[in-house]
Amino acid sequence: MPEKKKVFLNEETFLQQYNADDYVHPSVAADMVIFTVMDAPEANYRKLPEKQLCVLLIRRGMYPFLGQWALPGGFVRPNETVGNAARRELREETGLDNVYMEQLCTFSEPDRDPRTRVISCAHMALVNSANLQLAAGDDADRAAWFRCSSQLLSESRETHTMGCTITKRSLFHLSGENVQINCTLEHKISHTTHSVTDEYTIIENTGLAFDHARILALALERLRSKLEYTGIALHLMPARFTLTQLQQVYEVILGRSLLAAAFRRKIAPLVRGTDEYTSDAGHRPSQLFERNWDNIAELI
Amino acid sequence: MPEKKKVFLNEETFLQQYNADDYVHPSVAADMVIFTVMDAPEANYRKLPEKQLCVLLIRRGMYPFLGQWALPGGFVRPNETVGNAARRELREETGLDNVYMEQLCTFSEPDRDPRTRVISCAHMALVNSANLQLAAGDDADRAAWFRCSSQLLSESRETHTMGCTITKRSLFHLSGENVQINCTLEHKISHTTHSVTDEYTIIENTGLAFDHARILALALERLRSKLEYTGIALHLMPARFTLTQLQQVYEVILGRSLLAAAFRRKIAPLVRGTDEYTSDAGHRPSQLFERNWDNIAELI
DNA sequence: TCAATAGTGTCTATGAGACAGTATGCA
DNA sequence: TGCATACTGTCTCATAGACACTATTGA
Repeated sequence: MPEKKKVFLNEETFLQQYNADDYVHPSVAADMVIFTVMDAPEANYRKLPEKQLCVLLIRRGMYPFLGQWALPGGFVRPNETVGNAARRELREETGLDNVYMEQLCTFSEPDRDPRTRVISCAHMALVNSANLQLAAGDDADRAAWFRCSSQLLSESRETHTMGCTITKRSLFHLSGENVQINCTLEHKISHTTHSVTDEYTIIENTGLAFDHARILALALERLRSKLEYTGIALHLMPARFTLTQLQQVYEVILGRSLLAAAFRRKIAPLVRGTDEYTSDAGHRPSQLFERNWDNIAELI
Repeated sequence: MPEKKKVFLNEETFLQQYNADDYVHPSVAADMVIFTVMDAPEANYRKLPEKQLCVLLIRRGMYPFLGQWALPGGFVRPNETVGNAARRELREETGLDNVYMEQLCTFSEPDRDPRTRVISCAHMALVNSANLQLAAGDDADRAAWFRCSSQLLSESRETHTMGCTITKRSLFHLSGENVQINCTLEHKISHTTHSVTDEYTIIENTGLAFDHARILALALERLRSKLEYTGIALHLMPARFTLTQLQQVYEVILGRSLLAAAFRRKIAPLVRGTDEYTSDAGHRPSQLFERNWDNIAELI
């Protein structure tokens, strides 16, 4: 097999003379979708507190998108991976380390940031609300948990010659202390004989900076689909919990109610009963369970 | 909510004065794992040709890793997304456009490229071998299809206090015209009460450049898992195919044989029968099917 | 006592795995 | 004729959905 260009240098010399600036370099950032599930305050002493899925947002103190809300994120430093950068952001905002985190997707539309070209690698983290306290850092007064819900607005399907296009429109509602944010996204999946496209478009957006509505939509979709076939939800639970609490977490994320009997059967291998029970609840006490990591690890 | 730093400029002025070079910029590349399934030449006129899963590799003509084999890839240009860059590479190497492609993962270990810092966003593409012909471009004489197979060498599980670690070791074998490449990878999933790690380590590598063995391992894993719950395999098929051919594609990717009856039931909604049949086969003719995109799109 | 939740038993529908059995073209 | 593949019928088993039913606390 012939070489096209003759190589004159040895490897050491080549690497010394290599000039990275021959190429254009975008900025690279890591963004974090940090989810937790919190209890809503409940009036009736007998009723269980309602669960709410929450996402951490930071109010922007600079242009662009000044005053709008954004996902926590920042630029990747020379000696860290994008994952390290994401974990650093998480630690800075929540004081938490060692939580479940996974890479979602890399967003690279050339104009996604009006300042300059920024390629962002989005991550999702799940934290347990029990030991949650926003860090007293620089950004602390700008960070807030937003209650997060979504709703399918419409779904249409169009069959054309040798292909099919499915369009789904969803409304994402984020509710903070004094702020309400609504984003409508359109998700279009188009199949033809020789190509597949899968694109999200932001139709309406009342206050989420950059393309963060899209990132959030993707994170929520990933979280939902992983609920079904992994034990990912257990990362949102405290060390000990009741099966009803766990079921509530599933329900609030999936946006639909589940049947207790089937739910218990399904998650049985992922938990281990303890000899502790709840009390003072105004109704029958409930057994407390803990995670059974042995079987959760199986399902990553 | 108070602003920490007072903002002196308006947005327009801010954007004009913004200097992207305040931050360190890594290079960003897109790498492609291009899979296809080809027929092995078969001696016996009666037997069906065996299917082989193949991946496209490029022989490196430059340092580093001179002479070794690498995934097709290249740097992302100023006005394209990482997906655009990946598609451009695909077109340059195979002449193909409009094929199934998805983003896999972004690799960003600071030392993954000895030249300089390169963050790479890995993609996977599936092409149908029917209209395959390597492009006569610059790199054409260095591009080759490698038969790809993998084998689980060992799997161990260690339960420790409040956690569990699963370690899997797999051997990847790549077989080209005159080259054999073996890579042994270790995949370690570790769960503890407050963290999950999921890391691949290259244990042995006889000829794949950079961390491309890891990327390939991830791509193969993704392809396998998507076979189970999507119609992704249909992108590897020509316009018309028999159900046995489709089953062979599943079998060669999953690395195990399937029962025909169950397989046909499972994929029935994804295909549509035609009135064409194979002939001259030395055995009973087989009905030809085509894709039913309506139901495939459902399962993205 | 009763509101509210905790927890179980079981019927049914569905889908995958297993395997036997029938169908068919061509050297 | 028989090899090799094509294709179907049906039994079994595992699992999810549905729902009825019993159990238990504390104001």
